[in-house]
Amino acid sequence: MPPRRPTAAASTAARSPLSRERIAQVGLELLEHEGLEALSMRRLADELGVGTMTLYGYVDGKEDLLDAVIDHGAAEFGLPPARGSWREQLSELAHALHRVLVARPHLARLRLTRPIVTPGAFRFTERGMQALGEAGFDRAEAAQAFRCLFVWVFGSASFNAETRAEDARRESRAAIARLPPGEYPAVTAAIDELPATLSGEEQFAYGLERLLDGFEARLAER
Amino acid sequence: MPPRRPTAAASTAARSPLSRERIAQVGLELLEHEGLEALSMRRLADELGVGTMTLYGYVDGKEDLLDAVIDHGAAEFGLPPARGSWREQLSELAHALHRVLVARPHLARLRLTRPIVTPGAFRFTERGMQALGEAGFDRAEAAQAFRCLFVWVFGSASFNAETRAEDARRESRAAIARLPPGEYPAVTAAIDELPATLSGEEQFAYGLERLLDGFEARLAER
DNA sequence: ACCTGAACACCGTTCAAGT
DNA sequence: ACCTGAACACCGTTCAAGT
Repeated sequence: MPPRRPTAAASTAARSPLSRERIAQVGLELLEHEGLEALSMRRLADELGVGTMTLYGYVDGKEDLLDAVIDHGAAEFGLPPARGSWREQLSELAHALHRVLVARPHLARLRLTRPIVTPGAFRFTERGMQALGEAGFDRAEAAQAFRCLFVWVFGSASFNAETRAEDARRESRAAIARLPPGEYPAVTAAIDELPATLSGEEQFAYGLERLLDGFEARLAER
Repeated sequence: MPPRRPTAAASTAARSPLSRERIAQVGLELLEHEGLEALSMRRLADELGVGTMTLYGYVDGKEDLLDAVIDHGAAEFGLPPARGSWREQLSELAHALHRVLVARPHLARLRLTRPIVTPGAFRFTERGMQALGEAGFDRAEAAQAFRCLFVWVFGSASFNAETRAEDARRESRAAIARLPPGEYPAVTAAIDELPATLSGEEQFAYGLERLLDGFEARLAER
């Protein structure tokens, strides 16, 4: 069998020596260009121009490879500058994280089951906890509120996937049209409005504002 | 090769004739008992005591099998009785859905990439849209608000997985302990509080209340 | 030390055949 | 009509060897 010609994914650093770093880099490119199914040990080794087993010298197995790819991808997340009120800071933080996840949908999906615990990931937590402290929350409630923002950002990026937004809207609309209107009056009436909420920056921003409103209401009642 | 003895997953209906229904049923049991990796065409066929290719007479392939399993699982979701204020109704609806997802973590994970569009799934939407209409939202905003609840419920069930809560807490705590305290003062100070928010009914309820507070604030400003 | 092919136990699916 | 084994193109990983 002739060796597979390296594709675009590997070309950026095709001649560098092998290292965990480079494996993670090319793995990330493969993930983003061709999806999670393409990111196999065998395929990645081909892409790097080495034998499959060579990877095991740098990476502990498939699970460890995925961790390395995630850490590598997360390192590129840029923290926005801290300015404005606590509310403006949290909003900007959430939007920044959401933007990068929308741009890297496969990474967001991979992130689902494996928490990122690199120092870099905690820069977002640090910034968020500081803003929530400024707002007046004690440590326990600031942690709860931060987790709410985290779940909202990652949940939106995962469930409202931009990549298949059109398909999702079409399927949803068709399913609503098939419902017996007598049993589903409110859903049937909202056949235009419900599919519209399945993705998009506007839907993300709406929920974020409601959460932040909720935080303010909570502070006011103390 | 001797035929694999059917395990507990298939025993409930081991002698029924083959049907899409029964394939979905045994597939669901396999999924919940042994996880997503165990739910393969070959393994499921073994479990049912038939040849692998036999499944293709009832199911269009792996993707269609997963859809069938999800629909089968979703059909069991019980809608709570509608009573109380719009806020109480939405709260009860969200809690009911969250409870069933927490009890079926693998189903929740599968649900991530494939929307459920069966009539049964829309019973929750119908109930939610009615409550939000009562509250005073127009159709467009009711749809947005409902989607917020949906993402919150599924996001919590996916990211705050109860099944590996202890591991997640331990890993998170260890990672925080490794951070340079000077650079991460707010995170380091919350080394007890942050891991505590990684799962649990209380964290789910906290965010739900903040969202509902946010809906009320939004209605008040109109 | 660093790399690797062969082999094993798995996948999903096509195809051509069995009853 | 309903079912199926063999074959193909893939997986991750162990093992025993190459340089």
